[in-house]
Amino acid sequence: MVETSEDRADGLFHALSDRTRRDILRRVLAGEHSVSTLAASYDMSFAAVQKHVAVLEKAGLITKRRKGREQLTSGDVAAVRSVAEMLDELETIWRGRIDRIDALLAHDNPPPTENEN
Amino acid sequence: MVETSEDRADGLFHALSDRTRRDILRRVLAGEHSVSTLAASYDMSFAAVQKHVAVLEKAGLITKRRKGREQLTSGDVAAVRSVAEMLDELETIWRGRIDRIDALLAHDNPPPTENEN
DNA sequence: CAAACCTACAACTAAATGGTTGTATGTCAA
DNA sequence: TTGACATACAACCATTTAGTTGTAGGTTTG
Repeated sequence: MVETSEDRADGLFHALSDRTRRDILRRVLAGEHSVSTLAASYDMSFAAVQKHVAVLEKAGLITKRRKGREQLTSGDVAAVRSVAEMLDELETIWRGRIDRIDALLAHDNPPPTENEN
Repeated sequence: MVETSEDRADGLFHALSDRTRRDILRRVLAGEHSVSTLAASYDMSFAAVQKHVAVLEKAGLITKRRKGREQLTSGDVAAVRSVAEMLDELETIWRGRIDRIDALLAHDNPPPTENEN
């Protein structure tokens, strides 16, 4: 099972698409928290929070380390940055389009519509 | 129905969590495309692609303008940037944590573990 | 006008998601 | 050692999602 970059992107964006998970991520980026501590903050069962933590971990957005009976979770800022890079790529694509439009406008002859083939 | 900023984030990240939608977004950031043109690129029904376009539009990542019988779709880079800003916020939270740790390390007395209350 | 084309949307299905409760296992503390 | 705590996971349920086919309306073109 090779995990492609698209697979990784699926997991990352999906993990971020739930507000509870985004909130958990904020907390564990600010500092380590046990799963219980996190669970206490939300109006849902411990198991539900634990599943959210698992989704974040599988996506690579958080890591866990054992400390006695607790599992301390910590946000991984590198993963957050990798998502930001994907968005940068999108912006780069867009900039290419603008450059192409500018090039056309700079020219003398009547600019064709950008989609003509 | 007030749409909160969390609602918006849900929609944005969810829209980005599907690889077909990310691919559509790349294309329409590079230039306008009709829904049909887009649909021709994927191995799924027109209706499926049309639904993906609808999800992207609802999230605010793309806009449509009518041109005759076609609906030309275009990527909205501002929405992409707004997602990047959310990630920046996360990184800012993380940086605060690092600063706090540094402050502790700079001090003389034995630094307590960061989670002690 | 008629036929072809582009889009939208309804209705349906299978699979994934987000929640629940219950159970099992490991660790700490009295 | 016993009991309480922390975690993991299975089984289940309701809802959402991503796909399908089919239908219908607006636009262009012959």
